[in-house]
Amino acid sequence: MKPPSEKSAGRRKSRPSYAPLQPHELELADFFVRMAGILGVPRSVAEIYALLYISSGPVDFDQIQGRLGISKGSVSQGLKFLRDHEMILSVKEPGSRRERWQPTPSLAASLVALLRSQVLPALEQAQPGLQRVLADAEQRGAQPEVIERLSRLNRWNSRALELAPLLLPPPGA
Amino acid sequence: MKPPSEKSAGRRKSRPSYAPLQPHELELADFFVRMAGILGVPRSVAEIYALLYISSGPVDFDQIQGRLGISKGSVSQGLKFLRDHEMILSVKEPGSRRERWQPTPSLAASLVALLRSQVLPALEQAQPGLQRVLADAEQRGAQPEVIERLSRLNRWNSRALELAPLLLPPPGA
DNA sequence: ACGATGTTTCAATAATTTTTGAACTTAGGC
DNA sequence: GCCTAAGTTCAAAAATTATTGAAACATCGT
Repeated sequence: MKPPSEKSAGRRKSRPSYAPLQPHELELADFFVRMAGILGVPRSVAEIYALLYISSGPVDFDQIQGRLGISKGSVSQGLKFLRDHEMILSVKEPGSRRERWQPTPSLAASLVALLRSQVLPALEQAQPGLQRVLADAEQRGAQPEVIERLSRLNRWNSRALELAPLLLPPPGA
Repeated sequence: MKPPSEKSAGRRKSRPSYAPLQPHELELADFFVRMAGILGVPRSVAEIYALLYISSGPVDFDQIQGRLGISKGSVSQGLKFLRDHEMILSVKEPGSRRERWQPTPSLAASLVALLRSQVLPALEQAQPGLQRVLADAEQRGAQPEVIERLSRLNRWNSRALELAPLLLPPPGA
């Protein structure tokens, strides 16, 4: 069941032709693709994650490209995204320049981090604007109902900003 | 500051030319557009919601189209989306066929409903597949680490499905 | 039943996002 | 210090998603 000649240590000349995803792997990939879609994460990124997730050991660049049948560029960008969001870790073997990847231990933590990275910047940059909008409305004597809505929005925004650092400490903490 | 002739009851012949969004309204719209973007909700939908949110009273179709400067089609589809997700309510005046819209009282509830509608179907339809993937992995004697990951995923999925109806009762309950 | 108003539908177009691939950079081994 | 393997970058192509607008539909007042 193994591809011929797997034992030859380290050396690999003509590329080994990788098997496409098997049905059970596809099923998992579909799930991740779907979920990722909700947050606007591209298909290829979700697929890469799924492959690492269902693989027994760390997976290298060429394996990812080969098994998923996507371009180098996509693999590189996908890994960058996952790295940036701390969703994967690299394991470097001593005698090789090649990096091998595996998912970080906690998918939950990864998801929270991902959400954070999308929502937080929006909240932060909105803060002053929202306050201005509220002040504006008060000044011009808007309907109490509108004032109330805008106040609530401001309160939420503030609370969310206070809560955020607790939900998961920022990368350098 | 009002457009000429506003008092003539009900009748409206030549369309009244609506003012584009004012700076403070734009600021709020930007905020909603940003947040909506995270969930993949189109700009026009977020803008419509923002307009209703910052307006003192219910707003009608033509006002939305006029003030946002978008097409009838977009207004119709946007309102449909917001209606479907129970984010807005219509107020019908007795003597008019025209519908006028306002946001539902709780933005929080609206957001939860929106999330639900995106996440739940994915979880539901994934359920059997995930179980199959796990069974598959066990049967073929996959690494314990992989089995562990897949089990956790299954547990999550189940728990999420159990929790979902509590988070907000489905539309007809 | 008719005409006019208000809204929806949907195929075509426009805008945006994702993927590709070839050229470029970087890091080791020798 | 070169040479090659490993990975990155980015402009162009492909794929996807949102918007438009004209035609169809529905409903109300008469």
